[in-house]
Amino acid sequence: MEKQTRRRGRPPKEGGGFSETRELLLQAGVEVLTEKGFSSAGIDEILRRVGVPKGSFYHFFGSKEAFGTELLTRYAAYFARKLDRFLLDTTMQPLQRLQAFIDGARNGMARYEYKRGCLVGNMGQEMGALPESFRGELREVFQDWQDRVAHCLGEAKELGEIPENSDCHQLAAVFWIGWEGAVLRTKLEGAPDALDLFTDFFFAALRR
Amino acid sequence: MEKQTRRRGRPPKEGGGFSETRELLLQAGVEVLTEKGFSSAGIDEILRRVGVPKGSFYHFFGSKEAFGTELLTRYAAYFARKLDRFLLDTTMQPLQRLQAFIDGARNGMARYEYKRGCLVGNMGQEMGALPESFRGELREVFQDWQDRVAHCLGEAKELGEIPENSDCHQLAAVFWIGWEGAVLRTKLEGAPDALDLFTDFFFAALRR
DNA sequence: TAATTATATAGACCGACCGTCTACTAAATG
DNA sequence: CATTTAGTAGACGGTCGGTCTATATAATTA
Repeated sequence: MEKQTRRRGRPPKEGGGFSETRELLLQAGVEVLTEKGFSSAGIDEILRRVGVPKGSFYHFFGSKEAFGTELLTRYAAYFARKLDRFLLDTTMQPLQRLQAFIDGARNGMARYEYKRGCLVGNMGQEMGALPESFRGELREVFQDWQDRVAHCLGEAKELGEIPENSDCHQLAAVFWIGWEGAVLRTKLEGAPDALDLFTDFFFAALRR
Repeated sequence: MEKQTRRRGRPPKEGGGFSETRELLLQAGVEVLTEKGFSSAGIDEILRRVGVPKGSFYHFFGSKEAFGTELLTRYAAYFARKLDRFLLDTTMQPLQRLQAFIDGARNGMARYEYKRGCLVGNMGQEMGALPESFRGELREVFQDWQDRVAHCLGEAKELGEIPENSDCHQLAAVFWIGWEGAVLRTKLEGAPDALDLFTDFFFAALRR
């Protein structure tokens, strides 16, 4: 697909410290890992996809584990930005914002025929086979995403969209618990029914 | 741990068609697979656990895939029986029965320090790396478990425990979607908070 | 501008492990 | 006692993650 006419030797210093190859590896990495998880994904497959030799991989990343860590960090940050883009959009009502984020994510899954899931969910389920170092980061990512949703639910409460006595942090936790379950089922079914079922249930329960 | 003084050659015909070794392999298999999933689990690890050589494994099972299929079938049946034991126990109210099943499953996870998850959930998330043959069976298992819960919710409706207009099948679907998400998080956290959070939310929403 | 250093590609190689397969052993069968 | 059946033992080839050396070219510096 890509050119394999990669030039050898030190590259010219175009722009800031930014490597084309490194970027391609990370991009292919997230594709493969969201589909198959960390353990099942092979470095070689990623390399073949972008036509890069092994030497380059281990030039840029110290190990598969380090590669995974960076992938996870970027993925988490990418979704944090995406969450903010929706959840802080004051042109909509708070619950509308959350629904808009969900719709976006749903479309994202559809775009890849429901083959790709959530990197964080995948790695979470894999913890039994993963370096223990991932556990802390995975938990932090969920906590971060959860806080952003909780904040949005807080605004919903202020505006009377949800009951006064709602515990926004608990609700946000439940959202992500169910969301990951729904992504799992969606991947299995190859259709977004689980996503819709869960979100409808969640919103109905939210509004009491 | 186990004796490795396995006798070679054809074994004496004790009891009915039932092999000790085969049973040990299946038992160890479910342990390893609920922890690490199918792809990450190695035959060798399972063999070492029970002190059985590779030849025996491939005597009893045609392939790793066939082994996985049998494991899945047994696991599904085991939980179907467990569900029935609780959900058909007419000495309790329907929703109480479901709660009792949940408590039992929660204790089951605690018994192994929340390291072992659900075989069906694990394999579902792994589909991207699994033989396509598993997909159908996994979906059927969820459907089966879902039907049993739906039936119980139907009785809850008849007895007025949940609103008249509840869609029991949808609710049962949501239950399993969220349940698998909660198991995932519980494994990650090493604590049952997610399990409790989700089930509390689910029951509260059920009762409207 | 010649020598040196920094950056990156290329891929052979090694040890570990996976799943398959053949050889072997011993009881059952007739 | 010859053959079949049931199960054990482990060698084998392939793949994977990770390392290592060789090579190429830009940047830097003397």
